[in-house]
Amino acid sequence: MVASNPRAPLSARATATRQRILDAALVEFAEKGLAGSRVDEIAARAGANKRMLYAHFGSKEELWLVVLEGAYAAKREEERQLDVASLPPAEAMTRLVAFNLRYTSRHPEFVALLNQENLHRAAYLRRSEDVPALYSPMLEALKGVLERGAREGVFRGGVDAMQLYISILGLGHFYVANRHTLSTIFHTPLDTEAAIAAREAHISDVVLGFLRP
Amino acid sequence: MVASNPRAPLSARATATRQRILDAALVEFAEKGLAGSRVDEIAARAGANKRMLYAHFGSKEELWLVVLEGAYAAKREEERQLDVASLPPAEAMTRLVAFNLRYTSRHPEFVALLNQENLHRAAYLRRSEDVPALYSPMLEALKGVLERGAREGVFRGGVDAMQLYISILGLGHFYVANRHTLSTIFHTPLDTEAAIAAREAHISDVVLGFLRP
DNA sequence: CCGGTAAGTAACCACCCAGTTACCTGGGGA
DNA sequence: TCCCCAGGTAACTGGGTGGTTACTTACCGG
Repeated sequence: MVASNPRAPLSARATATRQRILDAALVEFAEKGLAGSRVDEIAARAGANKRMLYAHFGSKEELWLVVLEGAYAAKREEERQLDVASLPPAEAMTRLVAFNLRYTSRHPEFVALLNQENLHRAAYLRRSEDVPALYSPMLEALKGVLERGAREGVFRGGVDAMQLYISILGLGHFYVANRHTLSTIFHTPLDTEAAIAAREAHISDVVLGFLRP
Repeated sequence: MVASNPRAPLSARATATRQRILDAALVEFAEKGLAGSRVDEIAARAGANKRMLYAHFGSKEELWLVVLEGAYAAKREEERQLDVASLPPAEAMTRLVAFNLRYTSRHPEFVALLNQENLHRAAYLRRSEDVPALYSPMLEALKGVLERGAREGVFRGGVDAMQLYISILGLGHFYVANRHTLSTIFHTPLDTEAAIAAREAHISDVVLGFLRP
């Protein structure tokens, strides 16, 4: 975590202005992407000014990286709350799947940020100093549930956890990321609660249906 | 289709320069997004010049829309080739699923374009005059296969075709769209042929496993 | 040979925008 | 009191950046 050590350079301190700039940048970046965002606009939204933005972050691109790392950290944090080890495997799996879709649809900014970063071929993320910290606790939880389910005979065995993890992410992420083009094509709103609940039910069906022994 | 009527305005004619500009724009837009792309760069890549670009397309944003429509059309065109009605349901389904992943991974520009357009909340697509043409023939094929499979007793019934269609798209699209961040996090290359084949096998497993009666 | 038109060249305009700088303010600690 | 420093204001710089225009070239059909 960022220390508030008064001897640390401003760029590493946790101050109110810094946080407001981060919040504003998250919104702006998610809406318009890195190239489409304007530094002046971010500063204005934050009720701050460019001078402080540059004092804290040094450049637009550094700010992007910090925002991106923060978005990952926020998701990891919520994932860590997910206590799934004590539930029966099928229920645990449903919870993992549902959590993922719900988090994703509650945080379309995260989706937008990820998409953008992939457009950049993860150039900024690769530069991050704590890439290992990006590794999700949810993948570990998933592995545990898969093993337990197979042992108890309620899931099929031999499932590749990483592939399934990517699938669970993708089933939710794609829906949220592409809701605008999809709903244009299908002439159906996709971000109502009813639509999201239907999607949740479907994704659960797919994953649990697949895992049947 | 675009006519080559010599009385039509330049902006609606199919000329060599126009096509080269479109090709160049596809590459540039996919690499850098709409805001990140430079009109001068597109013209240069096309071996053309800004003057002709503006004569044909009027603005950067109009060019974006034409490129996007073209990308959809190209995918629809290949989907139309997919003859799946004569195959047994399970095989037909495998083919639909595999086609989707393979097309997606052969055309990451399409993925990049879609992601960008969703960042813009489909603002350009909505303005398109032939949105209905975006509707995929693959969805119809999928419906047919689902019904046939259920009738023959090899698939479960009551499957929502649109949800499954979105899932099939998503299982491939997410993998391709996010391959850079995913491979950074997992320290594993994801765009080798072996990795793609593994993904294909997994997606097939998931979909067919889910569809078991 | 002539008129029409696709295509090219290069300069130009009016902003835009990341990043910098000089100077100011207000509060808290020694 | 005085210094330190987070934060603020506003102007400026320099390299873009979308879009336009005047002028030229080359080809093709009548």
